[in-house]
Amino acid sequence: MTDAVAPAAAPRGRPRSERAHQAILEATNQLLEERGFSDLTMDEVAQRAGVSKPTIYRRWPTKGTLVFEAFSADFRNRQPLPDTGTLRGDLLGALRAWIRVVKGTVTGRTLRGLIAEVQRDPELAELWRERFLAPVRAQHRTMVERAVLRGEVAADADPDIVLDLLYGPAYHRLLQSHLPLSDRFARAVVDTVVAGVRPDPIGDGGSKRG
Amino acid sequence: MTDAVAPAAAPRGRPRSERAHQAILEATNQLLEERGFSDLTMDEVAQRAGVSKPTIYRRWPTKGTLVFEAFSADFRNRQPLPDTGTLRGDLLGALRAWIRVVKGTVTGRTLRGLIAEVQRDPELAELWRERFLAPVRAQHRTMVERAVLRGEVAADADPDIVLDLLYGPAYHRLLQSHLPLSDRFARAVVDTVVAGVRPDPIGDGGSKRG
DNA sequence: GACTAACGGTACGATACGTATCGTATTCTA
DNA sequence: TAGAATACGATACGTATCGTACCGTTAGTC
Repeated sequence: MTDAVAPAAAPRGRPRSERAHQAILEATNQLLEERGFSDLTMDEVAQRAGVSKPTIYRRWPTKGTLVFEAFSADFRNRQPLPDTGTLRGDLLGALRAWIRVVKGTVTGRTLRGLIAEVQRDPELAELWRERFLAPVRAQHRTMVERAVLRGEVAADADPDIVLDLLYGPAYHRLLQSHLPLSDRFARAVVDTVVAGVRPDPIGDGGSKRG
Repeated sequence: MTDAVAPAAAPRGRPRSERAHQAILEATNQLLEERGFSDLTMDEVAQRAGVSKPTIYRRWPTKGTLVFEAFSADFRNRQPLPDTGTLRGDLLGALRAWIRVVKGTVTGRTLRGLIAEVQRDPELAELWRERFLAPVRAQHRTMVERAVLRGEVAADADPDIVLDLLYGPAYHRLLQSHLPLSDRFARAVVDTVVAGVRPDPIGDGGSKRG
């Protein structure tokens, strides 16, 4: 910890090639489109990027971490933080944006592949939670907190539960493919959640959210 | 298709060994406990079962299908169909049973591994939907349909949405591990869903479930 | 100009799925 | 009882792919 904030002490030797770095990420994204996570091979990435395999592994320890980086920045940028003035509008906007990206681009397939990989690689799982889930959820939590301030959500409600109720069903359909990610689905989920988290209009003494 | 219903015409040659069949399934379950899906190898299953590898592949075409069969019957038997008289009671009972199995036994790990494999193997995915998801969901749908008859759920509500709202968050936490599958979680999810699907006490003209 | 680390190329080790081959064992049929 | 058909164990193999070791070369720094 003594030199943690050192001003990037002058690196010795030949520097990492930024060009190679970008070429690898670009080749990865290309191959993710063409083949998907599980059929993408590191040899092919190297060949496509005009780079040797060790050059990849100098930067990313596993295939999972490489694909994660190629995927995550782009995906996160496509997840907006709606501010429509109502909880329903915000949740619907967020869920629709998610569905649009997941269904309309190759991102959905990559997302499925990464979640699958996360089940087998504990280190990737940690990266996934800290560098993907946590920031995305922190952003989305804002929607709920704003709704609490507006009085649309009971003050004792747990924002994490609300987010799980919104995205849980969506990821469920993405991963299980039992039913489509239709707009009807999005509206029904949002409407039910919004109705479910509304504060009791009258104190009916019901034991809610215990 | 002409002999589809033939009365199991007397098979020629040496019959499949039922003993080997059971030994394979048992060895698979043992190794699933010891190592989990991704660290289980077919060579080890064969060795543990006292069986040669081709004997396994004569019965199951892939590792995924073998593990699926070893897992699914047992899991499904552990998923009850509560009938407590209220939607809240039924949903809470079902979700608690799911959490208990998934957290308390090795089943949760296997479930995660199988869902991961389903993302990579389309044939296993079909098996998964038809032989696992469909029957389990059909059973669970009963809970919602009974609640509709009791008037606890709006008649125009979609039972599949209700099930996704219940199990979606649960699978979400299982696969993403961002938050625990606590009993507090179960109660909050169920309470919110039950409140969300309740028929409007007064016709407030709100556009619900569109 | 010496030093250091990254570079491309390539070979390699490790692992594990799924298949091919072969001689043997078990069942049914003629 | 002979023969056909098929499963069996044993074993070797083919294939794929991850990730690493090595090597001579190159691009920067001191």
